[in-house]
Amino acid sequence: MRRGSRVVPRDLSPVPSGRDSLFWQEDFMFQPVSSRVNFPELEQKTIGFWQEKRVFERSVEQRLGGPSYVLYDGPPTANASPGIHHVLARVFKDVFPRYKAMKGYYAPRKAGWDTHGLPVELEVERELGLKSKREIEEYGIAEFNSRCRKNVLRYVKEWEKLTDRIGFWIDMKHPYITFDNGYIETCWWIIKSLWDKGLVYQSYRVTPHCPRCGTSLSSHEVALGYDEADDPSVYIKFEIVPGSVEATSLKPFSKKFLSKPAYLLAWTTTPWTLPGNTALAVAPDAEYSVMEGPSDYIIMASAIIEKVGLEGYHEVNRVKGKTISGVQKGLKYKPLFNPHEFGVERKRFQDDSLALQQPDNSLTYPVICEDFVSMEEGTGIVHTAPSFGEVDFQAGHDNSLNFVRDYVDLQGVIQGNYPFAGKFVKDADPLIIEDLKSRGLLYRSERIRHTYPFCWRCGTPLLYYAKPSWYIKTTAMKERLISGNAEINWYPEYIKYGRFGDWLNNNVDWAFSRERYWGTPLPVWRCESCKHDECIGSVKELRQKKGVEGIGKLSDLHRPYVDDVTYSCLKCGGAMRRVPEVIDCWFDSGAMPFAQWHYPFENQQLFKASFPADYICEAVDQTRGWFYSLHAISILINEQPCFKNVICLGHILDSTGEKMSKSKGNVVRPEDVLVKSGADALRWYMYTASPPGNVRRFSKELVEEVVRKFLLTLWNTYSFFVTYANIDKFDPRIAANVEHRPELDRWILSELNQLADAVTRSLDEYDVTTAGRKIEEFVDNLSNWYVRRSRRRFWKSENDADKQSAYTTLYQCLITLAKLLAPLTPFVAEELYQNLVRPFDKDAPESIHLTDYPKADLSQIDEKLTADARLAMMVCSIGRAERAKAGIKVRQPLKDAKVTPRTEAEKESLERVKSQIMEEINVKNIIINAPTAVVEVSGPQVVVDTDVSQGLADEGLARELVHRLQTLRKQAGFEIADYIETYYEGGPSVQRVMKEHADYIKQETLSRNLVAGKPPEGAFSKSQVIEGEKVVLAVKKLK
RNA sequence: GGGCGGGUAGCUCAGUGGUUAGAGCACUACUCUGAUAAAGUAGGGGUCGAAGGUUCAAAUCCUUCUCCGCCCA
Repeated sequence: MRRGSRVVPRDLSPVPSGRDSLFWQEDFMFQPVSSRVNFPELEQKTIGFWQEKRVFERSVEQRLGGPSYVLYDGPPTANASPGIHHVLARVFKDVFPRYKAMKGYYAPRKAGWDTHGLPVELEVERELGLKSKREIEEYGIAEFNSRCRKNVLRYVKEWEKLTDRIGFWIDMKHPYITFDNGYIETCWWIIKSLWDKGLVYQSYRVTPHCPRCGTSLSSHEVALGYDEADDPSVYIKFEIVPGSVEATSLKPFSKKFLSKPAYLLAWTTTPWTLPGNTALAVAPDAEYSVMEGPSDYIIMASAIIEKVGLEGYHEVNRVKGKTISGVQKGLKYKPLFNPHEFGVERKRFQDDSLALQQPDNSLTYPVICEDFVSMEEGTGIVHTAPSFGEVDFQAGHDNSLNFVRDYVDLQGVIQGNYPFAGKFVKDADPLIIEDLKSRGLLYRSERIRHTYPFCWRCGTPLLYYAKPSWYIKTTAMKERLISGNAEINWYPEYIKYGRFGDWLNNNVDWAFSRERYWGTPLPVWRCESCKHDECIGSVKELRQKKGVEGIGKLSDLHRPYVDDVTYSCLKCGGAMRRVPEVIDCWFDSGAMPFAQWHYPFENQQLFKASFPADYICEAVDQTRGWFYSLHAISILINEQPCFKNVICLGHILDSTGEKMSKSKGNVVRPEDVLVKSGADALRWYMYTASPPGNVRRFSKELVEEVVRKFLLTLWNTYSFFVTYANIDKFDPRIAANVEHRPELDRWILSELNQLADAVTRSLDEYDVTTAGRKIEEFVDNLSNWYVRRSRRRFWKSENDADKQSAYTTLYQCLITLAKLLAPLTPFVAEELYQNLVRPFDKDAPESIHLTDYPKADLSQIDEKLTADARLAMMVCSIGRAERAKAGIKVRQPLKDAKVTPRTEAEKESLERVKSQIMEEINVKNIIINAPTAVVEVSGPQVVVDTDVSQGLADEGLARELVHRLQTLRKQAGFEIADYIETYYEGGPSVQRVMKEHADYIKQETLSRNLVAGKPPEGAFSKSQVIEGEKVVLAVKKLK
């Protein structure tokens, strides 16, 4: 041994009584721990333990009375197996409540299921082979919905299994389910509350509509059907009413426009929408040119005149868009088709509805100013038809425009008495172009190839079409929506004023009705005679209505049963019948803070105690989904945000950066990862691989790396500790005094407390990635410096204070580490705790998850120790490199190394860590030179004495022989503490060293004797070559 | 088409104006090791997505473009 102290042979026979009072003397052991471990198997056992002992429930219950910590579970839909992205969300939902629970918070977590909505209906349609709403109604809504109900929970068992398997603790036994009557009733209550505040109204909404299937499509369905289309591309002239220029910057032209007509030039690819045109939009800050031609003036955006051509025209003026626009003071133009001439109704936006207008033969339409006007294509003047475009509709709403829709019916056929009436819209296009041409209003007509949405079911081009829809007037609370957002912590932060903030700033009223079947029925009843509307806020209210019928047997609030409930109109006595719509399923999930408790009908206290949530977490695509619906409903009902902190997760891609999809076959099944690597590894990967908001590439190999790099390193440190603690009968109840511990121990304890501090801070800031990475670093230091440097302290035979200190220190590190890890890797943390803590302390909580989270002891943190250790590692690293350069292996002891520190502080530091360096780089002495300021930047200069004397060479050989013998012992399968007899045959140097260094070799290899000559029968023997010399070594176990 | 995010070694990621751009994995060679499936040393591997600009100095700040993802159209 090279530390000066000679070690007496270990005596590992039964512990003599009174041997050392510091060590446990009763018949006690830790459960032996193999360095080989099967994490998945271990985890399965732990799950059983938690269930049997109700650990989750107790971890919640035991904190009753503490400050509360609330998670809202964004409900998944259980109509398919959970994927790896669900695991991501679920482990992030898990980690912070676990942490807070250990910090003393009362943190009940209620799971939820999202059950309504179009995807569920589509799945059932597919199964039944139904192709349209008409076919669903023929099939029967009752049966259809009953299938939806069954379908949507088909995979619940699988979800529950996975949830247990990954250690996601949430109450799945009492989940909220959005199709429950109670849940629906709360939705009704919310809608009624909004109704009473005047925040619910019926208007129109532009939706993609399939004229063949006769149904609206969701954005998801629309996305399925984009394709190349060949369409008209026409430039149309709209004639300016000369009198309207007076109030604009074109006033100087008022006379000229009388002599020669002036036109606004606009562009469209859907000529059939032109009869629905009621405005032209310009960009406020763009410049528009007045171009004079031989027989007329044309106005369009200056920037794109060249693109359009306009041969024969020259510019006579240039004005800003905002100086010619505005409903009151802007330019006006004549309609291409005055609806009254063609027997079509004209309506107009008034407040939030559309009011029928009287015929007007001198109708004019305005030029308006809109931000959406692009200079990329067209003319910079945008044809606006509020009935056939979403932004057009919004513009119509904002500017109180006219609304002309009914010349196209839901089958896409032109009505009225237009020359092109009776045609399907797409077939009408050429006729409309011809008509305009004949009237001199067509500037140019071309064709264009572009992407256009088609029905994914039947391939028919979709029409954007304004249909009646119910709205929630979120814009009435827009300011509070925005200010409420300011109170929320977003992770990552950029979502707050980016995607989410922008969405709120551009808030439009929420069109929340759907003309579908499987959803929460809109609780509005309308009088068949006088059209009086009423909103119903509870089942009881409905029951108490005068003349109510059809409610007696109402055990299901869904369609079609609820549609049968009628009552008498308060106003006229007519029949009140429910309107046909159901509501957007985003409303359902957004209502969960209230509806999960059937508030306000029940659980008023529970609701109050759990509002608002401290934390929610979903993927980034929920920004305009659940995050918004939660926020909107909460602000509208309670005027305050319902979540304080939110993590927005990035999406998971496959290992090549492709989106995972079933059709590509690149989906990684969670089960496969869990079986191979286990839940802790998967969780660890999710937490530490990249920040949660990032897109991440995923492969099971990356999780396997986690096992190797992190979990096994941790496990082996644990296994090392248990192995030697058992040999020494270490009793953790006797704590060593920290101040008197060696520098190395104080160093790792300093690191440990720094770690506890850093981890706590990070988790408080919802940064589990940094927390995990810090733990990883610590485990690396613990294993590859602390334990490596302390091995001999555990191995030596005397049970002195130094050994005691080493055990106590490592023990302390392990149990603190386990607790720090508990919220992240709950399984392995539990395993460490059960073996290291429970057997010694009958009063210790039954599970690590019932303990308190470690608090850092800042007094144990000493930056100087950190610096010392860093320096020691650096010097060793340089020293090893120097040895390698000289071609002398580390096993060969050398006389000394000369180290030149860079500063006085480094010199002092070196004095303290000298012995560690000597051992590590195997030199007999460290000579510390005076500090030299310059030298290398990478570290102190280290020069090793490469002169190997005969004595040193012999020592090196002795060490080589020990190494070979140890390897033999291991290969022979002996226990660490087994005593052996050693046999050897070899040349003169081996003979000499075996004699001269006999004591050392015997101690290290637990050999009773070193015997020259042939090994006896039964000895484990191997022939070796050492430094070119043939040597036979053999070991034999002694009884 | 618009908004947001990302693009750094073969892979996964650090690095927000300052030495020669890093770590881990993977690869090659050597070494250490009776806790380790580990560890160490050395090596190969980078036009930091591209171009332009600001600056004494740019992966980092600005502009434009490009590719990927998400949301919206």
